[in-house]
Amino acid sequence: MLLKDKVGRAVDAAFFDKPTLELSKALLGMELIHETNEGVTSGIITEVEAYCGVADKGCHSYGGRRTKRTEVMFGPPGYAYVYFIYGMYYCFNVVSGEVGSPEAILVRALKPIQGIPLMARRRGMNIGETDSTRRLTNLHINKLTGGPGRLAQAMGITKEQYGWNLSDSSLYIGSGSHAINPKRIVTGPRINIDYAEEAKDYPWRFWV
DNA sequence: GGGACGATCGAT
DNA sequence: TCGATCGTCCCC
Repeated sequence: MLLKDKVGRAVDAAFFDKPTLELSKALLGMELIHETNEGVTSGIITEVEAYCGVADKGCHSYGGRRTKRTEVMFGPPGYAYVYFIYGMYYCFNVVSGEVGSPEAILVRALKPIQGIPLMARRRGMNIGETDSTRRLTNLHINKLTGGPGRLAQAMGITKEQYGWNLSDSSLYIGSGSHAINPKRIVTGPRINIDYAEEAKDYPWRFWV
């Protein structure tokens, strides 16, 4: 008998109440889950980038820029900031920072866990090569959910999910962590923010 | 109303 | 390395 309609249990809202660089590392190893009419997909977060608000020249809210797009970043942490980029892709972020501190964490890669055939279908990949009966190669994983645009597509995340509560909606962070050893976390500069001047070299990309 | 550009991806 | 493709934002 089902005790709840959720596939997994979501983290408590308090989970997101951490400094952004700390939350970035805490997200590694957590499961991102999306329950939709098409089915459930999920994956373990393996790569993120921190965007640290009004003083960060790489951040959409740099200088306090507050628009309809960035509005959710100004609210409480633990909500989805989804934006459209390059005319064809969506990027998914976890809002971080307390109210009035518009920070966010871009999720750049996942290790697929649930709903792999659905992910493959959304990505326009041949279902045969990602049959769950067969072991996923690193190449499959990369094509499915390696990169922010790819993982958003595989997870069925679009602007529709903008502003959703990641501890209380059908898009959420699972509480069952695949606990990453902190020693396995690597850091480096963020990708594709050459315009960000001195901030482009900050080591605010974290991956396993 | 117009134009420049982008936290990407995939093909070459 | 380059083209696709269009919402967002800033400027006029």
